[in-house]
Amino acid sequence: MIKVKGADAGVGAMNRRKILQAAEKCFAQFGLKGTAVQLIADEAGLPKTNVLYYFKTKQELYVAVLEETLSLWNSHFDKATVNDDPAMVLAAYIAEKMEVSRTHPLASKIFAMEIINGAQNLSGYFDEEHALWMQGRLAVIDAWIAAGKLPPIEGEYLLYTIWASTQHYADFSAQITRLRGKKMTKADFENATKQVIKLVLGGCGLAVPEAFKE
Amino acid sequence: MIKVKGADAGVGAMNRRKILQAAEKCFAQFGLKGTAVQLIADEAGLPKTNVLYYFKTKQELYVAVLEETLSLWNSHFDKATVNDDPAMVLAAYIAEKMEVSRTHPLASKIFAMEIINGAQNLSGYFDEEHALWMQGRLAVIDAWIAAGKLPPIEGEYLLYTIWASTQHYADFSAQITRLRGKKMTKADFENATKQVIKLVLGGCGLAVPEAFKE
DNA sequence: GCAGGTTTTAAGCAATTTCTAAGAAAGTCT
DNA sequence: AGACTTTCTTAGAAATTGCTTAAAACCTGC
Repeated sequence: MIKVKGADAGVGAMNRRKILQAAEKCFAQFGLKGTAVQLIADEAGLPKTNVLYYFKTKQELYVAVLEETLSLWNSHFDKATVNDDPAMVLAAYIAEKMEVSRTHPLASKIFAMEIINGAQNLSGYFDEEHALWMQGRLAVIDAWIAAGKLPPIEGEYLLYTIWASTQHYADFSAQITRLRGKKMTKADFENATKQVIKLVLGGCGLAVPEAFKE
Repeated sequence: MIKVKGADAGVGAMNRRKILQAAEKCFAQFGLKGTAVQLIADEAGLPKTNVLYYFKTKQELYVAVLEETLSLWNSHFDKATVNDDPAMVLAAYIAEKMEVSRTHPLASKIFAMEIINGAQNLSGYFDEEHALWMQGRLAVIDAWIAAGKLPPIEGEYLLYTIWASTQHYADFSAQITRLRGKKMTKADFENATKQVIKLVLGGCGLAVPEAFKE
């Protein structure tokens, strides 16, 4: 049997995953420059040189982590069309993004830091993939408005608001936890999700679908 | 005449300010660990040892920068009471925060990174000052609701949404700029402010005051 | 069991970086 | 002018860190 590089079984693949997971944790807490390869190695329970065997440079490992996070952002919203109901689509999109914040807070933090620091490692993503996605989604929103399914609104700022208010629960969890005195539970997240949906849909002049009501 | 330390005139004070400004820029882009003192010195146009003369350690300089940013977050909302009009107060609060995002994006970024990284240097701030502030503001919101001036809503999540959607324009400016293809102008910010106000107040079931309408 | 590779490890180089030591220069007050 | 403080500079110690080298250990198919 021929050994396939990058397969998800075998020693190599398992170590790769262990390293990526450890790196995610470290990068989220200390940033790219602030994270020593040794730290990632300790976190992964491997010698430093072994980490560098799988990822030649720290930068390469960082980009690998970053790319993994980008894949998290696929959503049902990607495929929505004029024929869909904006209230349902937007509510579901918000719920999806809240769920990512709850289940993958580290990935969200790394992405946030990368952007705050100027997004040098995401130029390709922004200029191609993401910009096109945005164009398509804005077109759908405008089509909804033209069809009278959605009161007039600027889609651009609507999307920014959705991103901001959902990612906030991952990125700023330290602040939220400190203010509440305790971590947000899954139930808290469900409640927060309903509140965000209510705020955003209400702001758009849309009624909240039954499935997302409190 | 006795020389007063920390006065805002004289060589020392001027250099302190130059250093703080340079440090703000560097920390926002590279983070605490990612910023070398030498870099700050270059940015400030001073020798490295001179920077360390004014701030004994990099950490001390970082905390000084951080504390400066905290002072930016005073707001008229701090003093609002039940007797005020929630729509006016909240709209003004959003507008204020948007203005901070426009005029002090670097400070916002540093604060954001600090929280993403676990807010180790803000424990005092959160546990005392900020938690009390939050308690007071939530009480006002609840009082508005009790007085029938504001439809029932969870103040906590409302505040999170306001923070998130306003700070987003500072913290994620790199993403926004890339998606738009150009930087947001002052006029763009005014427009964005109106949109955020419309979304949030609409979500609360409040009418947008004339002064903040588009 | 051995020849091919893959994976693991120890040792360490070269560059960077924080911070100190110590004194020179400049300014300030009496 | 002379004493004193503040500011600036030079030189370098001590620690950290990314990455390399090179060899050992481990597979795996035959």
